[in-house]
Amino acid sequence: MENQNSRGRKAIIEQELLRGRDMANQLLEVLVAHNNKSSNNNNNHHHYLNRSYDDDDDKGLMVLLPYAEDLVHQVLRSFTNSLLILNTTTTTKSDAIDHDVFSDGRVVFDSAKFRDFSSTTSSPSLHHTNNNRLRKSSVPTWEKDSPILIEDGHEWRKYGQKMTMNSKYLRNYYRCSHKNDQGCPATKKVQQIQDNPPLFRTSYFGHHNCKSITYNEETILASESFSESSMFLSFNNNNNNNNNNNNNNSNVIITPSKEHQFSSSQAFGSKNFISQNQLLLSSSDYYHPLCVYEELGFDYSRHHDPMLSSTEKVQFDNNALGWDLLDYDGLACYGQQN
DNA sequence: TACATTTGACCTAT
DNA sequence: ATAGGTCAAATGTA
Repeated sequence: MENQNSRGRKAIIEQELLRGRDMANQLLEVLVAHNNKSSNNNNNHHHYLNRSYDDDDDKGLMVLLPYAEDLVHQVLRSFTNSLLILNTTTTTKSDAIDHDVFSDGRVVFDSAKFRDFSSTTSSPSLHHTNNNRLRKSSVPTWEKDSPILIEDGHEWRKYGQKMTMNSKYLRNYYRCSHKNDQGCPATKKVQQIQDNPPLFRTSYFGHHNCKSITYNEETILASESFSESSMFLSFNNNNNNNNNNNNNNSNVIITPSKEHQFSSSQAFGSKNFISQNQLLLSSSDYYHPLCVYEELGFDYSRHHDPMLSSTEKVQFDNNALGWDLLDYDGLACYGQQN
């Protein structure tokens, strides 16, 4: 039991730190993306509140600052939680071992899930009904809010959507694509929770026990020690993606899955993207490729009619922002105006 | 044709 | 009783 607690604690801390690293890399990406954008567009100065601004700088910052601030908070929370767990004395009971970190910062310890947490063969958040149907518990393994849908490196298959009582947005249900071939129990649900600025909440249930994550032609074997927050890279053979017409020097290309394409169209209308400049490779495995939106005048701040089917087109107004963060279902895309 | 998504029905926790 | 999670047949897409 001692050993199990130790492993569980290590796993929790690891997950927390990985999450923190994930957030730090997202923050870095946001800052680098903005920096690149600023350096590429320094001709559109205007005046606002008696100050001279660059259009893209100004509007881009207005969008990104709250996101960047949130990321900083999440990094800090990651450290705080890790320290909290480290400083939690292991008792004979397994209380305070497992925990959930919610988007509002609450840390909820849940001893009931501890055993499963270190297990690779079952999910702590799934159980069978008498009808042998799988049904997840109402408490997510973890969840996060983001103004864009963050790619989590796993392949997902959508299996349902619902309108819920307290939201005007559709809730989408996904299960791991490896549910059938590897029995992976992980699921997630994604729902937009606010508009202006848009905010999406992704709740993860259970843990992946699948081994492969595919980007492009490559299959990367995932270490079991990585949690949902882990990302894995695919290094292609320098063949640019068929959508990629940029002269970037990237060596990392990501092809969105059907789910990604769908989610993009669902959240923002059926549009085509081209990827650009894919990557920030640090010592970490984390990334979010940058994309350039093919069409002009896309307004990120608009949202689709929640009642529209995902395949229906959504009309967007001419954009209010100089450049836009778009969703490529988790691949952070930056809409660019020519 | 194979595989992914859509969507209404079904099931169950509350 | 009902809100929400899942199933599975129908449909879409490459």
